[in-house]
Amino acid sequence: MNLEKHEDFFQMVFQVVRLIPKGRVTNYGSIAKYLGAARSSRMVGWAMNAAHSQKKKVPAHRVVNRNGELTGKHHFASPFLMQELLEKEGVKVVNDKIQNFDAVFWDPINELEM
DNA sequence: TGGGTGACCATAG
DNA sequence: ACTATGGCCACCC
Repeated sequence: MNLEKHEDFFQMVFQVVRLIPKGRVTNYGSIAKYLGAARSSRMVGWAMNAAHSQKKKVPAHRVVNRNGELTGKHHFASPFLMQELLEKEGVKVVNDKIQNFDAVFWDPINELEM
């Protein structure tokens, strides 16, 4: 079968992101690791770049980097949209960084059955 | 074939 | 807090 590998990967990433509870966040590396780490966390970010064009909405604002920084904010319709969406869910963001990151962090490896 | 880039990560200093 | 380095892997010249 000549399946488009990256499209499968995209869908897997999107599915995990959709499972992130409201008010919680995760990071790129954890998603990559949960999916088997065959592809690095860079590929997760690459997948997120295509998230906006999905028919089913993907809460991309709930995915940040390992430091809880909103490194992807410039890829949203507005650079402030990511922070606004997070704060609307009760996540505090100061200077592009999530506050109390440990408390809101959601790791698919721990929260989902494997 | 090879270099540059990227919504990343880990380690070192 | 910062930079530098190596790994990662797909994409685009």
